[in-house]
Amino acid sequence: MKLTTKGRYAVTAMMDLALHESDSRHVALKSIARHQEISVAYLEQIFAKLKVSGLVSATRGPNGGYRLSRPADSISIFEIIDAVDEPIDITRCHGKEDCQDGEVCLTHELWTDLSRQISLFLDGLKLGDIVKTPRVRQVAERQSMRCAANEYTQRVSFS
Amino acid sequence: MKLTTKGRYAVTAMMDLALHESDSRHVALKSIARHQEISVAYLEQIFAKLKVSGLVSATRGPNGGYRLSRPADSISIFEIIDAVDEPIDITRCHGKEDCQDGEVCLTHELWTDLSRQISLFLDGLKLGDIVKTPRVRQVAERQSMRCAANEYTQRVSFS
DNA sequence: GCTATTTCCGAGTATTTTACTTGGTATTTC
DNA sequence: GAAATACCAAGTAAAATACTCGGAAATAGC
Repeated sequence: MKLTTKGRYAVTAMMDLALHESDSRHVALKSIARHQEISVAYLEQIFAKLKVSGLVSATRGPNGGYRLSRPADSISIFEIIDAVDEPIDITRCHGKEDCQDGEVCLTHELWTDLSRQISLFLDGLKLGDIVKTPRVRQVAERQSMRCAANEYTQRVSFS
Repeated sequence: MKLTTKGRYAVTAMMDLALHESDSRHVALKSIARHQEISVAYLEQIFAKLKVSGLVSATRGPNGGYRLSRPADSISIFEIIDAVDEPIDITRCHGKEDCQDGEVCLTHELWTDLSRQISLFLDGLKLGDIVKTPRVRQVAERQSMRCAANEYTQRVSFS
C-alpha cells in the first residue's frame, strides 16, 4: 500500500468531515481547502475516489458539500488510504509470487509480511477515535480560529 | 522511511551475502547479479551505501567481493533499508511539527506513529533469522541451481 | 610486469510517478 | 437567473526512481 501526500490529504480531509459529523450539515470542499491548505481542485480529485469507495456522499448546489456516509467510528484509516492511493504492493511481483522466472524471490514473504503489518495497523485506527484525541481537537480549534480571522479580514478589505 | 526497489534489492543482496556467511570467501557483485537478476552497475551503487553504513566490507581484485562486516544475526532489515533509501518521513513537515503555519497539522501524530510502527517491525527482523527459514533456503537452492546451469550453457556455447 | 578481475567513482539519462492545474459542465438553492 | 457547489476529462511541470556509461584504482595469479 502506497503512502503519498494524496493519501495524507484524504485522511486529513476525512478528519475534517468527522469533526463536523454532529453538525448534520454538509461540508463544502472550499471550507476544507481553507482549513487544510489544499486546493479545491485537488480535493475534488480526492473526493471523487472517496465517493466511489462509498466513504462519503455529496449534495450539489449552495450549502451542498460532503458528509461521511458511515459513522466515523466505523471508518478506518486504511480504508481511506486504500480508496485514494494506488495499492502498491511492496513486492516486485505484485503479490503474484512470480517475482523471478515465475517463482518467488528471496524476499517475497518479507514484503508481504510488512504490507500486512502496515495494513493491520492502519485498519485498527478508526477515524472516530483519532478525532476524539485532545491533540486533534486542539489543532482543529486553531484551524477554525485562523480561518474565521481570515474571513473577517477578507470581508473588511472588500468593503 | 521510504520503501523502493533499491531497498528491496539491498535486502535481497544482503541475504545473498548472509547465505554465504560461513564460506569465509568474499562474494562478488557479479555473482549476486546473476542470482538476483540485478545489474552489476546498479548493485555497485547500492553497495557503496551499504559500505558507508558499515554493514559490509570489500576487497578488490580477483576473488574479491563483499562480505558482511557483522554477523547476520545482528543486522536488522531496518538498518539495510535505512542505509540505501532516503529516509522519508511520511509527515509533510519532515518530523518538525511545523506542517501548517509553523504548527502541527491534524494528522501529524498519525504519521509519526505509523513510521515508528514500521521501523519497529523491520528492526525486529534480523537478516540471520530470515535466512534460516526453510522458504528462503529453498529459494536460494533454486537460484544456485539455475545459475550453475546457465554457466554450463555459456561454457558450452563458447567452445 | 602483464592481464584479468574486481571494486570504486562521477555523471548522465530515460521513465515513471506525483502533485498538481485548467477549463469546462451539471445541479441546486435562493 | 445568478451564485454556489459538485462533477469530469485532460493536460502539465517537477521530482523521484531506476537505472546506464565510461572510466580509474587496486589486487591476484601467471
